[in-house]
Amino acid sequence: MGMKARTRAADASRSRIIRAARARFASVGFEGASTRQIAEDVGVAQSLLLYHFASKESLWKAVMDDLFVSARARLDEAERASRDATIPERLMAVARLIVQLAAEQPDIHRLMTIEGRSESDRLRWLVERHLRPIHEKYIAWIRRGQRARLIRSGDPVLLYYSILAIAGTTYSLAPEIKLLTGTTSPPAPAAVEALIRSLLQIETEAS
Amino acid sequence: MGMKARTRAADASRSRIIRAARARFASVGFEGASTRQIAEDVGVAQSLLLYHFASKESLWKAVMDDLFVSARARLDEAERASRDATIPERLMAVARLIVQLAAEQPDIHRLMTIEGRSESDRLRWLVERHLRPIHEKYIAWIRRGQRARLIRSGDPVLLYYSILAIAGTTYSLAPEIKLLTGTTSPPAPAAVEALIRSLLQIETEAS
DNA sequence: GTCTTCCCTGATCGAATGTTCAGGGAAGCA
DNA sequence: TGCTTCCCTGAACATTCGATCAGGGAAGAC
Repeated sequence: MGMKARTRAADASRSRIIRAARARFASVGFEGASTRQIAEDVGVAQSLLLYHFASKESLWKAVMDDLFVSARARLDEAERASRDATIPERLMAVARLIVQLAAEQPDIHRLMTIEGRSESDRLRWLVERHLRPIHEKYIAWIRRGQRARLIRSGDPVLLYYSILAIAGTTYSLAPEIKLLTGTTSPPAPAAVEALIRSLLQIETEAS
Repeated sequence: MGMKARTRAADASRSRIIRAARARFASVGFEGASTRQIAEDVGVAQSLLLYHFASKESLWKAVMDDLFVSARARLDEAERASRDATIPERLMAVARLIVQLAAEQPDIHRLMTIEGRSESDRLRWLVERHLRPIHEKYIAWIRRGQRARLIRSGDPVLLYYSILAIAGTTYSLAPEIKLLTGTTSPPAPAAVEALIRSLLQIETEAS
């Protein structure tokens, strides 16, 4: 238990730093976030960030790894749970989870849309390490659904990114929508899911 | 002509600075952009930015004003041109223009989604000065279309932001999509428009 | 011609940036 | 008990940040 007590304390620090860093990166971007702000949020010395992570960029990568490890686990689970359903319904199961993730942690979509807009080394890293394995799979699903004429036709990539856009924007722009409408509570995931169903022109099952 | 020659030179500098600033703000955000980078892009001294604009924040506001003045003019034009059409078709005319604007200047959507994610003074300024007049109008249009049962039911705000999300994300995440798929040319605006039509469940007119 | 106006530059300010480094200090092993 | 390991801190580094200020220098007014 002894050694574990030490490493456990270090791990706790690491994850608290990652959580604070995720929030900062998500709101002001990589360049705009400062390691001193993040350290202050956590309540530790700034030099501790560079003790646990070699550099600001390493910290950013750790944030992304942390994010996608849990996201992919839940995606895999959603896939397994819908193993016996039709392709469009499996896709909707995944879409439902994406909406749910976006609602729980709007930071995810914020981080992605911040990085995806300029062709940086960080974006290249992100695409190769995390995005490609996920995205290509579901784009293939859309293609299969289209061949079976169970999903609307059109560029599968466009359809896929539209799902991400609807799911994410709704929650990541919550501050803007709140200022605009005064609404404090964001839309229910079920409402967003229904929109995606319309978008893909997937018939609602009579169950 | 004399005095005009001077002011015209100054105006040219101003707009070149605004254009460069828009690109920087759009790619790395307000905090991440530096006035020195922007000045270097334009090829002028950094102090010139603060001569024309009182501060970095003033420059940002000038960028936003410049963006929305032209956008609103084109929106008004699209409204006038579709004056005699049904509400769903008028909405689609506006949506078509939004897609077109997003395709021509993906910076617009990038700037908006960068600012809309945290409740800052800049966001408050943006909402009151530019967003509210535009958005409230079209959200009211959606509501009218729903009452007439010509547009799918559901939270009008959610529907409106979904339109913006599909229109904008497609083009603002072009770098990411390019890295992922290798595709260099983004989707045609007509394809995006068709998606929005599916989303709103607006019947295609037989013409 | 002189004088004024105004677009623009270079130097400089204090503050903040990411990173490096030496050392403290408690926990675990001998 | 000593000794090592390792989480963590504070001070310092050069660089870059937004902002200020004095002045140059051409164009227009007179």
